[in-house]
Amino acid sequence: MPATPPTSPVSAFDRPGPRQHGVYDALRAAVLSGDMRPGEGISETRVAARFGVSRTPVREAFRRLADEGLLRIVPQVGTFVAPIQLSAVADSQFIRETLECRTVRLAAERAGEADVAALAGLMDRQRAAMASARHDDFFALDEALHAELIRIAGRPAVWDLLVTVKAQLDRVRVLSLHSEGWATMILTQHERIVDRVAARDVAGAEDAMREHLRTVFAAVDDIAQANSHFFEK
Amino acid sequence: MPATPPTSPVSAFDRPGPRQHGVYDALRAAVLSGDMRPGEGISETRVAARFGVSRTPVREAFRRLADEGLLRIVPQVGTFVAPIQLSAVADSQFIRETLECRTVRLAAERAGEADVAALAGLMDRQRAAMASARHDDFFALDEALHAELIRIAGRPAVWDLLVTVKAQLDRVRVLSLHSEGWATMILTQHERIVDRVAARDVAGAEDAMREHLRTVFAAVDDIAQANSHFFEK
DNA sequence: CATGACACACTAGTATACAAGTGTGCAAGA
DNA sequence: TCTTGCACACTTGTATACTAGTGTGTCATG
Repeated sequence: MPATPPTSPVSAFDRPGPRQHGVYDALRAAVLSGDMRPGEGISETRVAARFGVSRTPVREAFRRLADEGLLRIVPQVGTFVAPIQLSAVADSQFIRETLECRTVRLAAERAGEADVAALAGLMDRQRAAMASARHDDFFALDEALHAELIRIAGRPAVWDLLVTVKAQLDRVRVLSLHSEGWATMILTQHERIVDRVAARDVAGAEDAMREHLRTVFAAVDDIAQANSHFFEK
Repeated sequence: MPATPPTSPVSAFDRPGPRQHGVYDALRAAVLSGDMRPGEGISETRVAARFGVSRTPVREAFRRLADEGLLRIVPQVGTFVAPIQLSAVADSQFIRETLECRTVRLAAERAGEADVAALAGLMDRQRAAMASARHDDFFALDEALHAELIRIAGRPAVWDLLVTVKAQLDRVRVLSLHSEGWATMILTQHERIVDRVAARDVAGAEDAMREHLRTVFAAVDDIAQANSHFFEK
């Protein structure tokens, strides 16, 4: 169980403001967004100079990112943005699907009035974000919905784990072209999930969640074909 | 997805042997075995002197262990062996049960003749270990059986993840008194799991696994009562 | 022109030095 | 005796210096 999720709410209260966190967050975002491409080499020295800090905090950020499978450190040679391994993406999908399908069942069992209202609020905001084409907001609200469902299930630690596990999936997602129809489909699937949870339909909620997650995953092979130079194996 | 499995098989002397790995392995074993007790303070300087290395590799080991929830680093104050949090133990149990119940279903679906033979071999060795009261061997074979089932399911990465997630559970287990009857019960449950997998009984295998995992977990509250000073919350 | 040897720049791993902050214990005063 | 305040030792965080090893580009040679 990772004690420090990549985005830790508690870390803001940490005594000073550890410089390493800023470096870690920036590099992680750069890798996940594709700003830094798979295979690209980075060096502790250059990153340190760029952030105006010494090698030490950069090094700690590198190690954490390597542990998450986002960087590959080759001793005495260099550090590189890890290629996207299809096997790792499939493993991420498997773990996410397994955990979220179970937690959404629990959410359907446990959801109270306030929980259903919170879900409805998130859906309203999603519709608004899509209507005004704020894709970043829509993405953030997508994450928030999944996190909220897991919170309702009473297992917030599962989301903390998934944030790390999902990283490999997220790397693929940013490569996909977000067509208008795609966002509409995601929204519809979210609506169905929330609808089944609100109806306390345990089996229906699980089915809706599985279909949703698999739809997203189904595009992986196509994306890998179109971006084969970023992938390995 | 952790790229580096927490317990490297024989990382003692491979190549110029990164010193941090040795420190990490030793400290992790000390925390999980209870040699270092929850709440106990350790310092980078002392550990560095003890291992004959500088603070740098020790510091990296500390950070990884803190990420796993085994150490708690308080800036400018000190580093302490993390107390055992019942909530974290319950989360570990939940995640393990969710993932292993699904993988054992897959194992029952996919197991071939060679796989069944491998499982039978592990069971023979477990019976032998119990007969001669080699508890350490029995423990290692317990781990090996679960890992093998996940391998048969075709998801070895899931085991890599569970090795980390399980840590909080393992800390509790070493506190329990291993009575003779207990080992027998574990063995019987293992036999039932393997039997159901060999029979390709998907639902039966899942039931057997769930019962097995919950039996182990059922003792947690009693253990927490008897060792309340090691626990938090 | 092709090829091979070698110097060099660059990498991460490790050691050490310095900075900022915390808790404790002792001493001084009431 | 009790309280208060301060000095000090010790902690982790950060910066810098040094080590060992690798890849590459260049220059000399056939």
